[in-house]
Amino acid sequence: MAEKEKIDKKEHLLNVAERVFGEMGYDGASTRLLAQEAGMNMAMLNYYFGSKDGLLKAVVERRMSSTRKEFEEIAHQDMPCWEKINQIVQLYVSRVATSKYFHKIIFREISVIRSGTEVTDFVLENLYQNVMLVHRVLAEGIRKGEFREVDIEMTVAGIFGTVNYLINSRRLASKILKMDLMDDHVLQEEMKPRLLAYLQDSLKTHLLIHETEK
Amino acid sequence: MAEKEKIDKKEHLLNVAERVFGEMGYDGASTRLLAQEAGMNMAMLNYYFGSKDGLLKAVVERRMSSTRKEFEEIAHQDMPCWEKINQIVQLYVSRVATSKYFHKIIFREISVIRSGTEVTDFVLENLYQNVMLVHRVLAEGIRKGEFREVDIEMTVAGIFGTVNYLINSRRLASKILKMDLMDDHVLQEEMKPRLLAYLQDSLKTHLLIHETEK
DNA sequence: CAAAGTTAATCAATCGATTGATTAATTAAC
DNA sequence: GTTAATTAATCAATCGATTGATTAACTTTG
Repeated sequence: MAEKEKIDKKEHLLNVAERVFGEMGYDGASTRLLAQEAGMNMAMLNYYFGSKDGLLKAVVERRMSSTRKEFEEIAHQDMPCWEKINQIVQLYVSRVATSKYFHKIIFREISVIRSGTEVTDFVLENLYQNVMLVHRVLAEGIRKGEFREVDIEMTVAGIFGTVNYLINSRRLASKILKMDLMDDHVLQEEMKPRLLAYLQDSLKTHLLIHETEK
Repeated sequence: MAEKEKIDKKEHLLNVAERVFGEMGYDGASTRLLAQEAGMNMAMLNYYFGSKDGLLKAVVERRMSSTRKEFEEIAHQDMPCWEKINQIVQLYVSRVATSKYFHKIIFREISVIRSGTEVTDFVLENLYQNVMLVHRVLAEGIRKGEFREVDIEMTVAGIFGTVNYLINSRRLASKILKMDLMDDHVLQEEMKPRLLAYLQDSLKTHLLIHETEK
């Protein structure tokens, strides 16, 4: 029973921290607020994770590793490259939509210089592996004559950048789409399919060789 | 003479603050560090701008207004929509490449919740106007039959998101492009033309109606 | 022109508040 | 009864901001 509760409480803190870090940023989220939002004494934070940075590290690590494996599974299957890209994009959009705060955190982690932490390196290395995976699929598609000879790095940036922009600037997106707020339901039921459709359409027209060019 | 020196010093602090805010984030940049980097007493910060938030506000405002006008000039000219989009993208990439820190700041401002400031609203309103400008050009192009019937909002997100991603995650980009560092020279001479070429190619294939569809 | 008066610019020192982290004491669990 | 979990209290350090004093530069006055 104690074991169960301990895990639940740690897990709960991780969930709360993911949201608060995502909303306020690392420096903006104080340990007191984190503990308060989680409904526990702030000493528990250090008891569980050693430090504030350790908490962020735990928040980041528990998600990154699992996602990596899913990406690799798709990339190593035997199917047309277009199908691979399609599935990767689908998985990525799905992951981002269901854990928006997490993706805010990791994007901020690679765009802001925080001094004296190892979290950034971990994030950077993992993102790099993910990006290179897409990179290789694109290169393979071009080599096989399935894709046009596009700028691979820019195409990758186009995919990740578009998704990232929509998720990380929800307030701007809400304004544009004339919604007073964008809750999780709208994100899942409206934004996600539209984003997916756009990416597929955009990539299809950009990557695939048109009839006129044949 | 005194007037000249005063302006230069304020301007100098604005420049330094833009870099430091961009590198470390608002909460990550302390007033002491800001003053130290600018080589002046930290009381000067409050003397000039009232508060730390006032400094950020000044940093943001001096750039946003001017860019807005340039965007509008292009949009209101009499030319094909494709040419408008082309010029807007060109201007935007150029602006971002020459003031990378500033764009880090405003993107963070709309993605992080900072309590009790008015800077966010200012940024949000200005970005909204810029986005709607592109929005209207795209809508016009579709109405005139110049463009395919794409998802306008997503297309806009694709443009701004791609540029934003490349600039705000330079460390990841460096890793992908196998550069140990990405200095301003590389950014200007390599990244910028590649990004521009990609966006034009991507938008062309996505927006313009292909021969096969006619 | 020179002395007195006035303003803006700059500084070191310090304010109260908050930060992340730690302690020692207490409670709960098995 | 021993270990693990939890708490309130407290730590030094740093935060943004303000103070009163000092300097420099310009204006006014005689």
